[in-house]
Amino acid sequence: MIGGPEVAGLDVAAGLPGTRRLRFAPSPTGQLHVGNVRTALFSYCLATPEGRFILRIEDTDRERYNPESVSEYMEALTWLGLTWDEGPEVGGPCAPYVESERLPLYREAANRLVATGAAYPCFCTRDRLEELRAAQRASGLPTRYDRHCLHLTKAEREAQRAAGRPEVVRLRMPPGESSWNDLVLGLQTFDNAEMDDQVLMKSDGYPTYHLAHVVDDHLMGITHVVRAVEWLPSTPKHLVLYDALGWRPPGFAHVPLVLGPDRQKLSKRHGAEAVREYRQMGYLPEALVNFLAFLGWSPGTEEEVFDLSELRQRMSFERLQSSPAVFDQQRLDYLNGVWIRRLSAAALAARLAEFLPGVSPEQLEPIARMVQERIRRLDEVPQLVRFAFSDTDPDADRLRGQLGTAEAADFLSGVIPLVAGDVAELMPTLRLRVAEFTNGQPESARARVRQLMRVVRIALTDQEVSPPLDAVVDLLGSDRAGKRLRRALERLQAGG
RNA sequence: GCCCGCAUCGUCUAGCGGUCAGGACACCACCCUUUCAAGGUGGUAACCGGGGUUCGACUCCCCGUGCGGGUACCA
Repeated sequence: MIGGPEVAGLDVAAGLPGTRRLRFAPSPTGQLHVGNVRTALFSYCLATPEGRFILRIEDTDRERYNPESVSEYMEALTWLGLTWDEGPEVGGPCAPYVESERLPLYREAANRLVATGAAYPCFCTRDRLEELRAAQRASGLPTRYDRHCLHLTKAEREAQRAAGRPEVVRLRMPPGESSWNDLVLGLQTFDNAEMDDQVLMKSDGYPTYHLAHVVDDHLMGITHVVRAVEWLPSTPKHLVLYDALGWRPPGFAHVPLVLGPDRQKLSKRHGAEAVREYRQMGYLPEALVNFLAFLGWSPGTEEEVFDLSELRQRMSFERLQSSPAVFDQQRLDYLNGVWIRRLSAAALAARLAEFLPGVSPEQLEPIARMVQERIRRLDEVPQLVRFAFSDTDPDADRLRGQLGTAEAADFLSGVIPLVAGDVAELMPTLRLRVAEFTNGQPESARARVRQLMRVVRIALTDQEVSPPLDAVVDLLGSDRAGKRLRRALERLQAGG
């Protein structure tokens, strides 16, 4: 065990595996959002094949904590292929990887900070803080804590504690500037005077994000922090913490946000946002990964189809984009189609299983073959092959379409014997029959071919749109196909 | 209010002082075609505005504008 809390305490971080160590540290409050996934994906890829990708659960907000969401997150990440080298379930040298199980470490860090004067206890009530902010805002000042409790004497602190007043620990922002070279945005400089004295330990005994992630990133030997730009303004606080604790900060890469079509931060208002929903809509993890990777990254070449291992091979901080990206579902759809067509029929069949419950495995593969070229999402399939699993009985009007009833019946009667034969012969012979019915009408031949074929299609599937007819007959079997054609013929004859 | 970030076709992006500003999605047309797709060919479409710097700016600097983020005992 290296760096584990029981064994090592706060100052050991060396000797951990991996040339680079990056982490994804979600807060388990709901479902895994595609914006977060993009961040996780970048971290995973930027860890490179030689590095380590670590999953850490940031469950320090007990109000919003949702226990189910931890397994939800893990399931989603696994589905996407973003497997973690260290973290919950797999363990690792820095275990535990769940922050609520690491409380003594944060307490120790907080005590150390208070002891050196880098942080101080604060007993201000929420009401007082709110009034303070309202007043500051009213007079056009930045809203910051007024350090009311900074200079409390030891006796005054003890008096507050004796009175049972809730206590937090605040970081004392030192004067000066904080700057760092952001791996995405370049040189960043903030005036510390603009920063609030951030609460580090909450009155419920849990650390805030700020303390917990600095302590954990250090202890876990994180080399590069990849997070969304919304964290940019709090980076100076983190830098101050690293300095006060005598630790070397990691590199920071602030990645731009993922926006909805209206350029607002992507949310449920824009439709789906959870990975699970995309899965249910029939998106392949390969496509989602490929699509998300290009929201803020590009290889600099004209290649655009990448799998996860290629992305991990190719991604670099230098090529990360600094402007926000709009989530364009049409492009996702396109890429999903590309990935569907890249699958083998057997592989596609396996993916289809969850969309076609009750369909036997033997039937899945022919279905996969017939839909592969024509779908962009897996959830289109049930509709496309509905004809094979439910009875059809179109009436005469629907059957004949633009054709005369007698004509349609005549054509159909000649088709019936064809489906009893070899399916491979079906289309050539069908074309010959079509030719007999289009002689002498070269001008309208195209339209007539269309009409004639349509009669067969409707008879067989009762759908205007279906897979190719030979595939349809193949899936139906010649018995069922023949029955449907004969039934259709009866309808036409009765209707005429 | 205060602080900060960002800015190339509708969208994702290439570009890193001199390009006919390239590719992809979407869209349109045509071809292929039994429907729908897939595929092929072609087309429409962009450097937010104003100042500088420079022989020369999409590229560098400043201002404005727009969009976004932060401003919690949430992350």
